[in-house]
Amino acid sequence: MGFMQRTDFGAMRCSIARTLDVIGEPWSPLILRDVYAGLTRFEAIQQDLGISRKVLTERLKWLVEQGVLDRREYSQRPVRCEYVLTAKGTELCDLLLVMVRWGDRWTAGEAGPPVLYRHHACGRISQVDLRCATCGEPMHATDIDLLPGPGQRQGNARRAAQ
Amino acid sequence: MGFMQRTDFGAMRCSIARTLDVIGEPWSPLILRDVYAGLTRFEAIQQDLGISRKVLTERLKWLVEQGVLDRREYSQRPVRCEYVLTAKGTELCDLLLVMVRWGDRWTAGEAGPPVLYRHHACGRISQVDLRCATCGEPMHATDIDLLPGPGQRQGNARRAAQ
DNA sequence: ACAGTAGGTTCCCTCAGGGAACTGATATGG
DNA sequence: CCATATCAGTTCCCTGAGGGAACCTACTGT
Repeated sequence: MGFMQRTDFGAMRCSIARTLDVIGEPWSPLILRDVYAGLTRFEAIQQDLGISRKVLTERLKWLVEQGVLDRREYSQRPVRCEYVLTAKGTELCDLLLVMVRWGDRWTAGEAGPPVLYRHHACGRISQVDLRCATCGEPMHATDIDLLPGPGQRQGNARRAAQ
Repeated sequence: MGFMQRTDFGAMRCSIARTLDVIGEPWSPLILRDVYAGLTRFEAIQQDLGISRKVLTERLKWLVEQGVLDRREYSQRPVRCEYVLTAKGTELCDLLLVMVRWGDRWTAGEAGPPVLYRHHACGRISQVDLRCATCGEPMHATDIDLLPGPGQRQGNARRAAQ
């Protein structure tokens, strides 16, 4: 890939676009969720999501290529494999936690959140909160200024493939 | 929509899937980024992203329907409008910050991050950090247990449309 | 020998994205 | 007064990605 619906997000000079290039295609975040939740085998994921087998094959291959998942044979004779998170993939799960936070807040409605998260450190049901890695105070989109960084040349948001 | 490539993520009993239903389609996060960064008009976004005008029209309509963006006429005669973030949309930008964090770390390479973020509270260049909303300690995918919540019936990950 | 399971692959069909041209309302310049 | 420019879309055709079902290849268990 490196494509995602024809336009190559991976080539853009933007960390959001490049993250989307890895995980932004349809189904990919849900596959990551499943693997994180312990559904590590092809059949298990396919049945859980109801995803087309063809698309699941493509997504798994791409995620492995990108170093997000690791494909491990847990049995030769017969050959059987499972997919596990790499460090890169585990860190990507932070994204899922933030999606959960927003989804719980804005889309769960009356019924409440479908899944609860218990934090090991304190043992309480909780959610993630975004804080500044430097000062520890809350850090949201409205609390920051954007400045050009080193990995930037000509213009900002721009710069697609070729 | 409520569709995203045929399968209806919005109907799933999962906050990740429901968040994806709102913002998961190709281009949507980049449109959100542009609006957040101050590119609020159709022409500006279209030229910045190089997105098809047809698709941009569809995405903007959907994001407005979902209450993420607000469409405002900043001029009658001639009719001209701009798109601004609602509270719901502003909170979605948290997701972008986490994408930036991951993208900077894993995809920026030698060149370094294309954009830097200065936190108002401390004035330093920084990034977001995920912490437990209850105890304040770091909270990542490996630091939590998943439990069934109230908005859950029969099975977990499962439950697509119909 | 037969059924079952895991992990795919192949096929066809439909529908979404890309790209370019076109529209309609207004403003601006000569 | 006419030509050109701007903004915000809309319409068109073409390609290619997703859905769904059937098929395939190893093996295992009975």
